[in-house]
Amino acid sequence: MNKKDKKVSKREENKKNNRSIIIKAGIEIFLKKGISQTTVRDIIRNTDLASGTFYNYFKSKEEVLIAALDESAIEIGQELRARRKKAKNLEEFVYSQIRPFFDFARDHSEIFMIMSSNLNDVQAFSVETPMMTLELESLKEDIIIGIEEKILPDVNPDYFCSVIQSVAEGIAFTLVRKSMSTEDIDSAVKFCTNFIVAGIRSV
Amino acid sequence: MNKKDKKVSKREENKKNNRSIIIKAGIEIFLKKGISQTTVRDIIRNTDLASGTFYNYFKSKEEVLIAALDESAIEIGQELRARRKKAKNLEEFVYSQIRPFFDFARDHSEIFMIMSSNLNDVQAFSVETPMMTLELESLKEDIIIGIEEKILPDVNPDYFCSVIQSVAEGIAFTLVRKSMSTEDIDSAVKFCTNFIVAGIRSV
Amino acid sequence: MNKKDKKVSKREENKKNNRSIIIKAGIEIFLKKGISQTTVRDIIRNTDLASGTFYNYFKSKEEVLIAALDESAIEIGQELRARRKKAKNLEEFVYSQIRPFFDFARDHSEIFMIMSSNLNDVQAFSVETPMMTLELESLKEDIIIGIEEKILPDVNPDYFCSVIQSVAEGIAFTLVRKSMSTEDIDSAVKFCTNFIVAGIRSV
Amino acid sequence: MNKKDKKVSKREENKKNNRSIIIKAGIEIFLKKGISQTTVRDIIRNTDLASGTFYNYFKSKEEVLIAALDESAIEIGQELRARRKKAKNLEEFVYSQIRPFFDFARDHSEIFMIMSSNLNDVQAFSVETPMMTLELESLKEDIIIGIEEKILPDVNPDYFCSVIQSVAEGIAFTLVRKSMSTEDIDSAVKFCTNFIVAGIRSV
DNA sequence: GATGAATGAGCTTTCATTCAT
DNA sequence: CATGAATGAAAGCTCATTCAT
Repeated sequence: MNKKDKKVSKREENKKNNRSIIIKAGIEIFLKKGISQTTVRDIIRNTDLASGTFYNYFKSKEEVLIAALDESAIEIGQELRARRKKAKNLEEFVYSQIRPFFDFARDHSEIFMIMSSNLNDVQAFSVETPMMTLELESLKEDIIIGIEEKILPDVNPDYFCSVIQSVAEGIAFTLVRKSMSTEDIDSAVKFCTNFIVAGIRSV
Repeated sequence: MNKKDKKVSKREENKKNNRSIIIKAGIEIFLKKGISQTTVRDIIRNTDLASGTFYNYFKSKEEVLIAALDESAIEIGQELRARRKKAKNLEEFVYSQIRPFFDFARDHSEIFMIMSSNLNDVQAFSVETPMMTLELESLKEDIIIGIEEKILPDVNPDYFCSVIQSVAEGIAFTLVRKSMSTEDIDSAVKFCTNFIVAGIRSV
Repeated sequence: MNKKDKKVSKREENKKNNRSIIIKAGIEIFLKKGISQTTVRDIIRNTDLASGTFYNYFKSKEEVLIAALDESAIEIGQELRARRKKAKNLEEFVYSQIRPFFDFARDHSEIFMIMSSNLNDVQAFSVETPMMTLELESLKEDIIIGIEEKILPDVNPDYFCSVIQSVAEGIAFTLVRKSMSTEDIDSAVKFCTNFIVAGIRSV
Repeated sequence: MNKKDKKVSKREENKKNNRSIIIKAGIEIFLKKGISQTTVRDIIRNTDLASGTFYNYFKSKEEVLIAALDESAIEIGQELRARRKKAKNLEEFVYSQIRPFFDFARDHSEIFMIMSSNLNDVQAFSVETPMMTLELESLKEDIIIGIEEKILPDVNPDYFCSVIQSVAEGIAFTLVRKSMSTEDIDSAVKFCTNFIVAGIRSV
């Protein structure tokens, strides 16, 4: 490898790095201060870059957030939707949502915490952030269909939908905050599924 | 009564009310824009008062929010705590929390929506906002005691606590957003209590 | 006059002054740098005021310019229009335009220089800056009417209009740049009128 | 010729042309936005080139403008000067200026419009832009000489000079804006010459 | 206690320019 | 020579807060 190659790769590396550096710095600040109180300057201050450099990569902090989501969270919504279509009964339906959601929360805990703690802001600008928390309408539709097809019990769909979402979110949040182990996740999935299934059945 | 008298009395009235006027204006803006994106200017703009007047009553928008909470929500936390102490079994325990919480959400729907939609911000600055949503630790302690005293089933207290909080919050939010009637509230309390009790029992 | 009165008047005075101070500073910079290259910061730098103070009075540099015009130039367009309507022949028509235009250029030489040197920019934002230089269409219409009514000779109205405007502007500009005396103005008016009348007659 | 060759030759072509490409792009933007509001970025954005490339050819947008003028307008000033030296009387003197000036305006209408619409900016930086509009001093000197030599009537040279310049500029501007035909140009030259000659004679 | 003009810190964003490749 | 990412100065503007009245 000669000198020129070295330099080229160094430059290229930098370019790719800077984008990641900004995203990483953004995630840190979003977590610390919340989305709406984070400024572009906060992000670049958390970096060695010059202020102008930010705008070589992003137009706004929102783009940073979207990029952070895109890098990790784009599929979870699709997965949740796909899985619940295949459910044959209440247990499967609930499990199909809880399992991947908790896995996501474990694997992308920072993103999960940001979204979970800033639902308001995320909803405000994000048309296409495909997270369970934001897909209540889609979930509700599938619940209505499930009820019609006798796969799910006949429970008020608004409540049905709300409890799945809030219980999953609440337990996941508790888990992540305590940075629990994989075993904890497994037991939490079990707890959560049992809880919701039994609760729904009883009403 | 001549013109001048009229003005004077009006002004005096204002003097008494300016605090309330600011709080009211603040609540409106907090609801509309979210806490962290509300500025002091926003609040005074939503008022006939001069900007300086704001600082005769409050040091910051946060103080306005605290005042808004204090005016209506100070007792709910105490009530929740008091009631659950008296519970003799799981049903009573859950009901003791759900009933007043839903009543509060109905009677102070604006405050409830603000807090519910801005949990992050509220937590950030408020050491002393006595709402259910923020009293997980206290609730958890009582759950642990309840378990020890065999009043409550032996369920992981973190999960126990989390589901009460998240289910109540989620259903209440759904209710308020749809501005449902008193009857709806009653049925929601019933749904919620049954759901949680059955869920907890099953695990 | 007691202490309080003194203070009040001082405050009021300041308030009025600051507006004028900004306008004055703006005119200076507009003259020096041209409109489009003047920044709001240039204007406040040319002042003892804080940057925020600017925005208590104006939204942009354009508003400063409009204010500068409004203070002195708002009537000149109307006057020119009114006077030419009364003209009974070519001499009167030309004189009716040249005389007030030159008076204006003398009495408001700074404004005149700014407008004259920044026609492009002025036209860009100003719907209602009623100066001769910007009222070609209105002037042309009156010329056409004048020709129809046999008051004016039958000359291409575009050219007719253009020569009045450009000769007046050119000579006025020359005058102002050399800051000539009142006598000079009188002789310039005479020169200008004779020149245009004779020129028009000959074609 | 394979793909690579093609690219190479294209690139070489570009190398030769990049200067012209930038100038052309600059003229477009100067026309559209005015000189002072044009940025280097605007110019390179109007190009396929990289921003750094700009600085291989020019130090600033002003240099682009000068180059644009140099490419087309360098001779007009010299021509005007040369021609008026040969004039034997007033008619010839005026005609010697009007004719080439109008031809120039027709043949280089973009340059003419830029200069005509941005006189202020052009004057600001350009010591050596050889256009009639900017050569008043030289013209005035020749007028003074002409008067001394009894070739021209004894009229105030400032006014003499000003009317030639402003009338020519005004009529040419009108012409170009309406993109008139060659015949129009001829008749405009005649109008202009007659007008000035008669006007001057009368005073 | 009410007023609102003044303040200057601090934000977003664009820009001219450099320089490693 | 061409490239375009990096830079930091500087623009427009808003804000919380003060303070003379």
